[in-house]
Amino acid sequence: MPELPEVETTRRGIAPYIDQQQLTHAIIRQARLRYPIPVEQVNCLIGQVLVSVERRAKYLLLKFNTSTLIIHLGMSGSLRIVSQEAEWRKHDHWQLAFGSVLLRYHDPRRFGFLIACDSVEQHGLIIKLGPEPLSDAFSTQYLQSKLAKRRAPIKTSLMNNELVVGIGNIYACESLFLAGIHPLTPCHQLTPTQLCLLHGHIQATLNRAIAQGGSTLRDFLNPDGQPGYFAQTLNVYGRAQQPCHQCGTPIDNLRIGGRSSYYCPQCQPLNPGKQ
DNA sequence: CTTTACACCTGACTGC
DNA sequence: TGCAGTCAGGTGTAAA
Repeated sequence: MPELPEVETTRRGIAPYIDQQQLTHAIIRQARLRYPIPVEQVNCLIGQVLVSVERRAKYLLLKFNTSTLIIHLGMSGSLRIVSQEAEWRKHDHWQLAFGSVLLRYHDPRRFGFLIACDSVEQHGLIIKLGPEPLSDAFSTQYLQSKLAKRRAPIKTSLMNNELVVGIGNIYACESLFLAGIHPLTPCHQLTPTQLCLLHGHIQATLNRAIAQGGSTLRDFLNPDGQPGYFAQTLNVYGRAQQPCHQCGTPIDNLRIGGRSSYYCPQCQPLNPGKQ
């Protein structure tokens, strides 16, 4: 489920409730997520004040003085702020209490995780990550230099975290549609004009999605229990056989790198003009 | 080095 | 109504 906009929506939703608050209690009901929850290390943080709620790529970082909790939502994870009376639901796996404010994690598929580490920047999951797509480091020039020698399909590269982080299947498909680029186009064949367009549409798409509270497919709710509204804006994702909003051609569906990839065969031609 | 296949896990949906 | 098969927003690891 969650790509960068959903994680950022989550961060903004929970931060006002827990930032600068003291962690008072932790409950781990199911420690067996993608990685086992280090229960001891989590309990060690009880009594400490949460210093900041940050996001890096699709990871949420809860920073305390001595260590940081890294949270990943996997495919189906979500965080909510709940009250003391809230019943535990099926697939609610853990909860952090900040006084009477409870941060509760729900994840049917259990692909997410909660781990602790002393220096986040050095952590194996974080250290190899590429730039944030909404930062200055992610420029058209950066894209150009990184893609010039690659032969992999552009869509695969957009979803490669070492190149740029936070872009998952939905936003890769949507950005490529807006830029008029076929998802199978080999990276090195992209023209400077196409790269510039793509760069702009990646940022615009992510910004728009964040502004609308992320996408809601299936059961994504932001921490206040509200759905995201970006799904209503999707041009191609999940729209196989349906008419393209721009030209009416039925949207097609390909498998690229094991992921289904939606695109408009008319608006996103392969090898336009050949070269 | 790149590319693929698989692994983790549950639930929703399709077709017989 | 049931059952088997397929698919799903992620990503680290192993194999080819």
